[in-house]
Amino acid sequence: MGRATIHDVARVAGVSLSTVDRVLNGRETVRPGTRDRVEDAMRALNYVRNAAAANLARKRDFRFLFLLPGGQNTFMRMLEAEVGDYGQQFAADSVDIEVRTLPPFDAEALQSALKQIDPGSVSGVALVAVDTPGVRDAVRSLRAHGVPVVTLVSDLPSELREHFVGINNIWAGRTAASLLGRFCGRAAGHIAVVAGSTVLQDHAERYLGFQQVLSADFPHLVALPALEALDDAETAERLLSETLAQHDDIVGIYSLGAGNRGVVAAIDRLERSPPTVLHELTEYSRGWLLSGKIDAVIRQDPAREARSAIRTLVAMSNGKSFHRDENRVGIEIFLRDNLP
Amino acid sequence: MGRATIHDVARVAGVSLSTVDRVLNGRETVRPGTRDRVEDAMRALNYVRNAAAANLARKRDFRFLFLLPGGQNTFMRMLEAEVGDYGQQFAADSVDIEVRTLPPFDAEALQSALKQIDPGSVSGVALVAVDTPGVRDAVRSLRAHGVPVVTLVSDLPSELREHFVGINNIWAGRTAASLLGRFCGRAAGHIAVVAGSTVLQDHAERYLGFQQVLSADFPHLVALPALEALDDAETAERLLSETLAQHDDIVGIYSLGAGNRGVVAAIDRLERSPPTVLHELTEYSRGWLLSGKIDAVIRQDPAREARSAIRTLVAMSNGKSFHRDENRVGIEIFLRDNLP
DNA sequence: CGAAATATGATGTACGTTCGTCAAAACAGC
DNA sequence: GCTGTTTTGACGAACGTACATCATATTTCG
Repeated sequence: MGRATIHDVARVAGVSLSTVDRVLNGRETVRPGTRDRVEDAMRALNYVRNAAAANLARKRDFRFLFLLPGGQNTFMRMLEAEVGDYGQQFAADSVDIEVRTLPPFDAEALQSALKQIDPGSVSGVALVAVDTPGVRDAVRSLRAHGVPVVTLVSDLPSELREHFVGINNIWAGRTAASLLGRFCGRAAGHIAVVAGSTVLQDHAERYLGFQQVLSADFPHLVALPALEALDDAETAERLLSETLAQHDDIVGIYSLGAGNRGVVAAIDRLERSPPTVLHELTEYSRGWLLSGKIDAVIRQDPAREARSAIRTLVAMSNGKSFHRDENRVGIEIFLRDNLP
Repeated sequence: MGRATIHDVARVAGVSLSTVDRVLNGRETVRPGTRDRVEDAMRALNYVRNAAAANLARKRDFRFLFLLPGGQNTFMRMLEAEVGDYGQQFAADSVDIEVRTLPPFDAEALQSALKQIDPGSVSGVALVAVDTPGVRDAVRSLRAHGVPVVTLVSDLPSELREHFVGINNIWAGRTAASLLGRFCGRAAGHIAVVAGSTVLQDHAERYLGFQQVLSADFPHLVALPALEALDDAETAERLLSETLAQHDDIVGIYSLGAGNRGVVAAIDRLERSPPTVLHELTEYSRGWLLSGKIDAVIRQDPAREARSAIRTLVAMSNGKSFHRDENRVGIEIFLRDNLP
């Protein structure tokens, strides 16, 4: 009582194996009448192609290249680890994944890495995009050579890439504001915002979403201009400390980038720390949640993103559709009590 | 440049294909020296067994049985749908899933359904457990016959089942309290709690966790005794309305069970509605979040639970290890802004 | 009607693994 | 060194699909 095979389909449709194969893979012209008979048989038998056998016979070999920012950014390191991990698992499906790390925030490096890619030897590329004309151009050229490109975490204009794997950062910013706004209560004042760099689309979008909600729903709270800490802890600490010193009415802190060790260091020097929301769940932020130094963490799950990116690339290389829902990455909220 | 195959391993190890096979599948006795040579070769070549080919050759056919409570419970219906959905996807891997719904909370029905299972024709069972001696016994007997058993949503003592797929409800309750406590601000008063039935283990646990956090971190907030609404909307509306009329200092509402349409109906009649937290994301709760009638939803993702249960069963049937992390189900928090 | 064009069938090999059978080799004990 | 046991090798058939080649059947059109 196993599943139906193409043999069964052929038998039921009253045609040969070859014809079923032709219909199934759109190989040569098949007369409409014959095609219908085959398709009817497939429906009647509830035929599903055995993907395992198909890939085995195809002897497909995929090589995907992941371009990730290097440096200390914990999230990116987790993402790198997850991609490697998942690569192992997908190895069974003859998928080979190479991860290359590049200097962070370095558009030139990204651009030249993209240009060095030989379109013939790579079946797909995933990158954390830095949106500059040079990078756009390199991506365009890759795609022109038939290499699918997926953006990870930080996006490019949608016409440039096949797919984006990551969260909607405007909504992430909105979520942060909804949380922080409620956590702050009725007290009026300023919110200090620490960002990485405005060159990154995702950081700009988070700030935008944050302000949207703040001005609409919590007009007594005003976000200060984002501090550009370049994902560096020391810079973040310095800038935030300065700001905290300058303003005596800061009632909340939102850090939308990395370098959070600096943010917490600055908070630690305060007598009473205001409600604080950060991004990304690391061993540090987990500890800060548990110790009550911060109140909430917003994250995108690196494991999901890795999986989603690889699956998307595989699906695209197979010319198949893929479940959007399953591959969607959500905006997760963590408090002390729902840590994974 | 493809991946190494058993042929490569055999060549490098200087043994025959058969011997590699014997080592790989622990078939017959292989002398330790030979086994080592083979294992060294596998390591050297970074050999990974082609699971697709293996399953193809094995002609494995898995049949998993899911026993879920029937009835109106939206969450269970979503879970049922997801299991079916995922079953389709796994069909490619020759996994066949049958879902059987039983009268909800009916230990007798569950027990007899379990006893009717023919261990020979089923490779694994997942069930939403009702913990009674009869059910325990039926589960024990199934496992004794070599059928892996996974509990779903509601657990059994851990020595009885192979694995539990679901959330920790104490922590779910704690999460609710952490959110609601912060949302309520400094105002002192009571929190109204609506439950399904205190006889249900998971509801009791949520209430427990809720109170833990409330008394520890928000002592100015006091949870009223849980209203037993029996997951019925009308009952919930009546009980909650009564309570709201009796107490003029209710500053927050926590509904930890089903029947939330009634809860919201009661809130709707108030002039100013207090912060409200519910469980499970449905089309309704989603609407209430967007319209601002409620403030947060806590959920366990039915899609993840379905996937996780199936994956766990597949992995166990293959005698393979599985990624605990990947299969873990988290306690998710949704606000208006991070809805999926 | 017959030739050319088109559609279909028949057949075989391959993918990487499993599993069975049988023969050959290596080893043990005496 | 012979026998008996254990270990290994050689081979082949399957699993369900892909793909190529060649032969034959069917249609189309002048």
